[in-house]
Amino acid sequence: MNVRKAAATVRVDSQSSFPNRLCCGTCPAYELNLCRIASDAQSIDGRATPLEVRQTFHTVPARRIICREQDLHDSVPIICSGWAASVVLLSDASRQILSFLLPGDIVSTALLFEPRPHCLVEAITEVRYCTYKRTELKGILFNHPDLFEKLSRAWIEEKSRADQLIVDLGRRTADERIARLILNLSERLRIRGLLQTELMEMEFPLRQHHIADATGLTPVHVSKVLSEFRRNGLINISERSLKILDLAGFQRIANMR
Amino acid sequence: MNVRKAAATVRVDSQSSFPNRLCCGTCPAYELNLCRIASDAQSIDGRATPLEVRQTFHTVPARRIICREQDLHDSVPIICSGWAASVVLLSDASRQILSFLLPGDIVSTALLFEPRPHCLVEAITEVRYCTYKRTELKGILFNHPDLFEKLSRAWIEEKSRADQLIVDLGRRTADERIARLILNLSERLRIRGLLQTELMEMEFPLRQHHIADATGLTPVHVSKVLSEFRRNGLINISERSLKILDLAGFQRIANMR
DNA sequence: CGCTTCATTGATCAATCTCAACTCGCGTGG
DNA sequence: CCACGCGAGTTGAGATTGATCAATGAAGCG
Repeated sequence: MNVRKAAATVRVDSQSSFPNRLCCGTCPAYELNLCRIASDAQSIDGRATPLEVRQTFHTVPARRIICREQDLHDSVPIICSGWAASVVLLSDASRQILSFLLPGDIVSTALLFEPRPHCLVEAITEVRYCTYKRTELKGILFNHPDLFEKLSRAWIEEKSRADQLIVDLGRRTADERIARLILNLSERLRIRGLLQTELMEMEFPLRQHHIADATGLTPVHVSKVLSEFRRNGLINISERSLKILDLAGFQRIANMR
Repeated sequence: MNVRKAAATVRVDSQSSFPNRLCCGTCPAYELNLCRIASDAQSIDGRATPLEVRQTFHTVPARRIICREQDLHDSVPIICSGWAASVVLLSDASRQILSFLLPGDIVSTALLFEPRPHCLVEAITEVRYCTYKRTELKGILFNHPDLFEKLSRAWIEEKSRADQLIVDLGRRTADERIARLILNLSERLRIRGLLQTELMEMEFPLRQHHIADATGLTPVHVSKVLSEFRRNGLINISERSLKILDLAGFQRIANMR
């Protein structure tokens, strides 16, 4: 694992590994990007001294595990670039993906309060991420209620995505689940500036088995549904890239019920 | 709706509507019961003046809605007695229950930060609950880091139950889902002192359609699975009461995989 | 070149749903 | 007191969705 340590004042934006496009929306990246934490903090207490926050940057190749469920972590990772997944393994080797992590996402807000992640986090593409010492990050959040407010929004979004997935898995068909997954991802990417909105086209590194693990289906069935979507001119996947050809039609499938 | 207002100092235990048995475990009731908040708070700052916290008590009959998803709420409800459910309605009138709420549960930790619940909360039995002004409750939590720590544990538990449900709905059979639901409920009741541990017997007000809505199945299929459980001598349900007859066997079904 | 991973497709199977009929207990109103 | 309707649960038959199994091909890679 490639690790660079940097005990940087968070003011130094050039040390931040977030691409600029991440600093422009309402995504968790923006909310908790430590560059922001520094400047916000200053606007609160009016002092000029920048906060010292240790950041550590990591790069892992695709398929590598970022954190294990049984390990203890004294740091909180935030994805800088690439895609990852939180996944639960069952004893018969079947898997359930709880969520996909995109650039800017906190791996899990729970890690701010508890050293043990309750699921595995695995890189899908090559992933760069940045970790902060839990104690330091917590300290900052605690001293700055409005930052804390932002964290709580990230928390609420995390929970509400989980609730949404419960509904999808409990009450929707394979077609609906897959269409909704794709639309949710495209929306999250759009907010991050990672969707070509005119073309409705995005980088799409997921394998069909990832989609299967996320939607509670088998890879075989995912293949059949995607073929059907393609045949009906709804989407097009090629070269690790996905384009939504008929947005209205696709939404109709996703929102059914 | 029956409403009693009480601007009480939280020291006055007799005004608390929590039955004593709730104040003895590791359940959220204990963690956030405002009697505890008062005494803990004092042990922190060493002052003798009790905190003023407004509590409002409510009683609603079975089937009544406690809060609607579209409404705004400036208060945070905690269940005092009875069972409730958070449920999501779909446009074809099918329903998904996200979680059952038992005595002592905060209806949703998200309500501490956001006035809009993102799901419906519905009483299953007659429910007594108690609401606190969000701003007051937040203020207290913020000034007392160790109380805040307790809240964060309630958060983490809420999220981890949601994640567990995702895995159940995504990767487990009807038998497993139902068995796990019952075992989870029995464990939560045990912690609250609401399970007769020798007999493995508990009050069980759920209708089969509640079980269906929580497990993503149809009431018809739930009936068949429960009949099968009964036929195999695993459990017994009668008179709104459930007894686990063969705990080991039942756990074997639930933990499969 | 040969291995592995990924995706596709068809045939068959199994879990669960849908529909329908029926029972039981309960409350209500005549 | 009885008839009635209603909600809850049971049971069976048949339909449907998605899983399983198996064969095949294409792409990537040492």
